[in-house]
Amino acid sequence: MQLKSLRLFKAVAETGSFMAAAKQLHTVQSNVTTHIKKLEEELGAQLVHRAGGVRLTSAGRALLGYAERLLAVHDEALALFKNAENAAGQLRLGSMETTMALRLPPILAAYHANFPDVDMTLATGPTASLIEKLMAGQADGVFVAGAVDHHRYHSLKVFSEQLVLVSSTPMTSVPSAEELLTATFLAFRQGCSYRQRIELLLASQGINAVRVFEFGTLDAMLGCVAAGMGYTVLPRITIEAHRHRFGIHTMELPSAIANIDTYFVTPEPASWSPALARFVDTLHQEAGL
Amino acid sequence: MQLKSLRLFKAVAETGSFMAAAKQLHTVQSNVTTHIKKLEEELGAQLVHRAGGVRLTSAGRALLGYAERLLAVHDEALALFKNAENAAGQLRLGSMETTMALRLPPILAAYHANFPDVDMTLATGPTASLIEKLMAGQADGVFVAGAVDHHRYHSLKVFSEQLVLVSSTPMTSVPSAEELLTATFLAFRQGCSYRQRIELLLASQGINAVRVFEFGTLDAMLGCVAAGMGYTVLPRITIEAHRHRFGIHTMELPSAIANIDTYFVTPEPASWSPALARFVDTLHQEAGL
DNA sequence: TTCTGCTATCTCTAAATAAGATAGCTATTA
DNA sequence: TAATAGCTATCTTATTTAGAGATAGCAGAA
Repeated sequence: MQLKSLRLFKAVAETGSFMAAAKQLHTVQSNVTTHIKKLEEELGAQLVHRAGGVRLTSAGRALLGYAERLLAVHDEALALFKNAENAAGQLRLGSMETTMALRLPPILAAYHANFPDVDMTLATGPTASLIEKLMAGQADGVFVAGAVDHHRYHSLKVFSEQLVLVSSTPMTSVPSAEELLTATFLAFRQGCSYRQRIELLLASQGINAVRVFEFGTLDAMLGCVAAGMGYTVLPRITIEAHRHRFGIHTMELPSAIANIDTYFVTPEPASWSPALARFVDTLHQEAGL
Repeated sequence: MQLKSLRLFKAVAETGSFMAAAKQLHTVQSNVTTHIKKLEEELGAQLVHRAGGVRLTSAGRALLGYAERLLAVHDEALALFKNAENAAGQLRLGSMETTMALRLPPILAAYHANFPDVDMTLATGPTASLIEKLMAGQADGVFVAGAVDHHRYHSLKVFSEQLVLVSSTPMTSVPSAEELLTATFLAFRQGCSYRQRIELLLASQGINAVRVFEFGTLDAMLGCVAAGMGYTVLPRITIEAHRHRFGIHTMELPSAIANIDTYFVTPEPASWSPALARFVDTLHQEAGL
């Protein structure tokens, strides 16, 4: 059974004529006859009475319902892929905690407002595990620190963060090696790229081992920093947003260590679902790319 | 877009391999490649990642939902026509009042019990208007008096009725012409074949004009006969069923006038919907044909 | 690197499809 | 009853498409 045949059949049912159906679908009458005949053979039942204007038989009326359902679903699927304003289905995103907290809310809100038919899920985690998720096909796109250099993946730079050193007391310069050696550092759990920058900062001072406390959430971490538990390293914009809630102070870091870019990484654009393609559109608009 | 392609695509999604999908659907791998490729071209998106075992892209996952819906509806339609135990959809019947009252209830009940997915509608009316309904395509099958002799219609003899003369007083023979001439006859509205038999009876006695009251329902008519309003002519079995409720008496009529057959008339069997075909099956069983 | 298992591509053959021409059927009208 | 107008069925031909096999190419594993 072919969708083409069902389309012709529906046209016959609606117009009551093989010729009109042929005209409507830009073909010739003999083809309509052939398609209908084939359907009839396949189903083992006569679908139309051919006397004095075509009328559906009871078998034809039984088929018509199914034909209409099939064609409606078919058209819906085509429209989804063809119309650049459509999006539906599922969209599974992943993001670093900090990006999620600070950058994504307006973007997700705008996307949801435009495409309410998309079921979105968002997982947060460190860069390494997000990339893993992406490669395992468990996420459609992830916000991570740094690009993925692989010809099957596509990295779009979306945000540039400047990392700063955060402490509970004011600083006039980056603390000395002696100071850092005895200090405690607070960081996200293993795999977070910001944590790697902490280690880079310490290495630049000749320090290889240091006490690091791991946290799962931004609030917990900042709260502990404010309480004087130790230092941390976070994007300036994140700190600006939370400074009023915590008694914390910042110090700029050398740009080699401070500058870190957030990328939206996906498989090749050719494989994007309409929902994902529209999300990238939204990213361009909302992030001003 | 072809259903065949979607079926292959679904198999690819499930097996994770073009070769396995080909085997599952009894074809060769190169055909799978071709079909998937065609789908991808048609939708303008890559549907599967081809590296290290096939995995769906986000576009592929978006399509899969539609593919499954389409194939499910398709299979449902095929099953309806192929499995002789299935029936669904609509069934529009027509019947004479007397047949409906007396013969159909057990048949309709049995049919509904076996095929609850069929939406049945039953219109009652005189033979002539039922035949009209059937020919206009407004009914799928009708119970009428007498066969329809037309090569596009199919008449199945289902019941044989013996008509009797009904009166409020006992009779020892068919009333004389003088008696009938002054009598009133009660009959269904114009077009009912039983009424034609009344006229035939009177004509056999040389009477051409007679007073006839028209009724729409059996109960009203029998009630009036019992009240001594006049005569009527009805199937013996109908009378037997109602005799206990009314004070009425019957007299046999000459067989040329008395015997009348009820037929189930439909379009050609080849055009029967599954619902109609199953109804005819039920008729055979329940009416003991 | 080499091997293994899979997919893409190419080619040939068979089958299906589209379109046109024509015959045949149905209901209408004179 | 016969002629007519408007359809649909059938037949034919050219073109397209699908199926199957052989082979090349690619990616991941050892």
